[in-house]
Amino acid sequence: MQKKQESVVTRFAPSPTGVLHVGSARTALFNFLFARKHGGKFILRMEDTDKKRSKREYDDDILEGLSWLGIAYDTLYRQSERGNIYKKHLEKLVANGYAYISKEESKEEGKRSEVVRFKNPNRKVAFKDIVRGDIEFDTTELGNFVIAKDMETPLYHLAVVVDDLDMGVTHVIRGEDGISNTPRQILIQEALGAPRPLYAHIPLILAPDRSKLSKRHGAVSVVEFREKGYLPEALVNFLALIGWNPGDEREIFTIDELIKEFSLENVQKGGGVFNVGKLDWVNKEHIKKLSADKLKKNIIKHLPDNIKKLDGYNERTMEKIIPIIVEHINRFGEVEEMAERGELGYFFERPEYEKEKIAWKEDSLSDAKRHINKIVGLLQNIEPFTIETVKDAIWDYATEQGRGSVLWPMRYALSGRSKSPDPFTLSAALGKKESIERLEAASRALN
RNA sequence: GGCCCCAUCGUCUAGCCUGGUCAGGACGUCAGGUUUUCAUCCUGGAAACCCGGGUUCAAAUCCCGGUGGGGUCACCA
Repeated sequence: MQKKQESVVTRFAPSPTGVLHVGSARTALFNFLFARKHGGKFILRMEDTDKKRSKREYDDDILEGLSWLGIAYDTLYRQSERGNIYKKHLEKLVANGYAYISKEESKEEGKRSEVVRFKNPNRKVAFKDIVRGDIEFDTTELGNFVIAKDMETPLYHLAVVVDDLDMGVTHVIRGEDGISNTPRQILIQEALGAPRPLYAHIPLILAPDRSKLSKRHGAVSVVEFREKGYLPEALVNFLALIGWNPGDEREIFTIDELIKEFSLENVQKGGGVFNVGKLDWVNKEHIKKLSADKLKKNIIKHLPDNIKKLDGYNERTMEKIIPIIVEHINRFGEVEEMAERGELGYFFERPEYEKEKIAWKEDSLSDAKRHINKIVGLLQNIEPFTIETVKDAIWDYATEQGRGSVLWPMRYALSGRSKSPDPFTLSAALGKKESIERLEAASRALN
């Protein structure tokens, strides 16, 4: 057992000015994983000090996205509700000469004519980043930066430092884009006499062209991935693998396994491209682990209404075609696409035939009819009626007559499609009665 | 542009710290095989150390420079 350490406190601090982006979700995930791994606390802090841009709907979207992903926080704060504490610290900074009220023209329209600026000591600030090592900035170029619009209205840097201090945050794990904010925040910390948290700046998630991932590259919000039929555990798994690896060759993890394996030491420095193809694969691996019941629920959720309204639609057949569907999809949204391509409807309604297509290659229609009639006879007494028993009943005859000559007409008669699952799987899904009726119908069509 | 960060197959990455394994895995891709078709599955292949110096018997690994990419420069967060 490792020795007991100081309790860890991490936080995810999004501003509710947009929907939950996958990049932000990954930052949240790393904070969550690290806190859980060390038995610490994970805080969610809505940075909504910008009253104009913050929206309740985005606040909701973020909460919903995190919840769906299984990233649970211990405490939720909203900066908009913490005005007093910022004011207290602001007054202290001004009283101690670390900040001053500056009379100047407002950049906004309106009356206000003062702003609170931090008195920059103009020196070098160095800090050790857990993933990047030593980093040094000269703060001179920052000038006397603004930390509050007025004594009642704190700005980002002040609010962050005050909150991290007040909430006892020990590790600041954030995107690489936050790295240049660090020196300013360290300056404020020192003026406040606050302890410096440990920093870990994680690499950014990039679009395929290596630019910043944004809407124009397709889906970027967590909720969109839910709608496309990705599994939350798969998205989490995939996101964890961008910029982090377990140190060995495993790639598929549950969130609990990630908690067990996670380490900031195995975090990458370079940015990583969001590769949808790999996400699809990860998702499929997680689909394979699902129980029959969950598989069914997810498929039905994405099954178009026009399929559900078919006269022949029933749950029993639905359950039988689950393995067929699973074999063809990477995410559940593809169930809709399968239906659109006509790959599902024929399970629930009699297919239409193109007579000429019933016969295999050079075979004549009468050959096809003969085989179909023979198959009907072979199916009559099968009990139980499963993929294996149907195959056993047909296989010898098919081998003797030429598999294509027998199996193609059988499959086509059952599905009415030149591409479909094999005839044994089809028969078992359709059931004996329906299978025989379809074969007989095809036989009649050949008259 | 200033400052900061980064750099291994097309992509995600192992290896780098503690120089010396045909630079390993996965996704994708290509070729075979299984198969009546699609899908699945199996086997195999192609595919990378950004460039240039230096240190060293030996450099993907250490050092310097270059190039390239990214981030950041608000009374946004």
